[in-house]
Amino acid sequence: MVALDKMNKKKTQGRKRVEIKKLENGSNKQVTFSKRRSGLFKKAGELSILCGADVVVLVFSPNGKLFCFGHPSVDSVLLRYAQGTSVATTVATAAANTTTNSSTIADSSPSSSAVPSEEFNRDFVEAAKELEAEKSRLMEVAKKAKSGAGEGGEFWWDQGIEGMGTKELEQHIAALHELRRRVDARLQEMKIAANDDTSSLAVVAPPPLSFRQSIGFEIENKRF
Amino acid sequence: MVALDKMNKKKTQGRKRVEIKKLENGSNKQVTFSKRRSGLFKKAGELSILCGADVVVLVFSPNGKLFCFGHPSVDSVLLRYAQGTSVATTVATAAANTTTNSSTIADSSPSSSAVPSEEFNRDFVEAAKELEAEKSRLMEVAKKAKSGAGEGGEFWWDQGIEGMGTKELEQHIAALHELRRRVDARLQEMKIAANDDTSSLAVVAPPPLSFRQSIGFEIENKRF
DNA sequence: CATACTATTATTAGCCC
DNA sequence: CGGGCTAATAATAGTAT
Repeated sequence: MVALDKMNKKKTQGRKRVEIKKLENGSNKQVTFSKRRSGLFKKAGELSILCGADVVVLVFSPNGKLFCFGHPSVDSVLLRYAQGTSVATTVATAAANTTTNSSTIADSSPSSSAVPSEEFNRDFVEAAKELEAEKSRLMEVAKKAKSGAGEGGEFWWDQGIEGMGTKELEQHIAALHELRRRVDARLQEMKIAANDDTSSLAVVAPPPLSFRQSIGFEIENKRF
Repeated sequence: MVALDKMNKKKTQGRKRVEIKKLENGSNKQVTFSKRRSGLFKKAGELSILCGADVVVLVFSPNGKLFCFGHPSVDSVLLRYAQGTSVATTVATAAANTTTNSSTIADSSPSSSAVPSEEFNRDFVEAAKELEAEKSRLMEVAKKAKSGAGEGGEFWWDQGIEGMGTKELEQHIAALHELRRRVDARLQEMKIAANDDTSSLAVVAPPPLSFRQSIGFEIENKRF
């Protein structure tokens, strides 16, 4: 007991309970973000491996830096989400300064889709046909631009990959991803505007999508 | 010590260490999935609240059911991702039966975009204009279908929300999301086909996007 | 598929490199 | 930022409802 009495101080106080509320201290916040983000990714990876689940986690740091995790890959899961392959969906959104809550907003019947009326179906078919037509149009435009060859006249993404080194390949792939992302954004803008101006009233009144914000991006200092 | 001796059995053995490898047992896998998924969502929520980070987590259960978490919302973060608002990106993908690994694939220069050549810019402008035109076309189609009013003649999503109850509102919102998701899928198909048929060679040869797969979806037993 | 109950293991807050 | 360290808190495997 003597030795203990003399050297009674622990090296550290150890972990302390922390309330789940916005951290103000910049330094501490950064450290916490780093540790918890890596913890979150680890958990996501374990879940995907243990249960064979497809998982994607996207995190934007307070500084705007993006961190991604995906199994089998970020894009594949995002695509699956976009396709609405789900049987039913459960959504949870964190309420700031509040304990995380979850709420189920869909039923559980197989291939259920919360489509209210039948007429939606017919209308959608029309829209689909129009889009089909536009597909051809797009192809033509692309072909024309390609053949026209005004000055350089070839799409960079059409170039072969034979001569590329590993590093170049990586950049090429990254570029393809970037392109896809931007085209997606553009298409999304189209869709929003169309879906929007068509209906003169507030379809998205309650807490719908926060999609009203202007969508745009820039390439080489030019804005779209 | 007597009482303890007689009733020496603990209620449960408590937690046991578990290897991170694919679970085979269906029943146990299901329970583990449920518990860990909720744990993952809780962690995600804590991270977003503590650090003010934007987070989205999408999980497809082995049975194909989708679970989502998002702060401030799933769509807003996904949109931010689509816009490529990031300054730099870190990606991690889980390798089955392996410890989670992370690898950085992008540089750190602000607003960096791996766009290889200049010509891309001009070509993209053309495409953008065409898409702009299609936007108007879409609006017309929608308007025509709406005014035609063949039988019911109004888009369900145009209906007011005044008379709706809470539950109806929820379904309405879910339906809007569903619609958006399907239109997105359709637009994506357009984009892929165009980007695809234009180039006769394997642009996406190495490990590009797993986007080649046929994209389609069904509504009320009809396939698109 | 979600919860309740414990004995254990895993994560991590606070500090220092 | 990312890595240790340590003590204390949080998550969860196994089981049952």
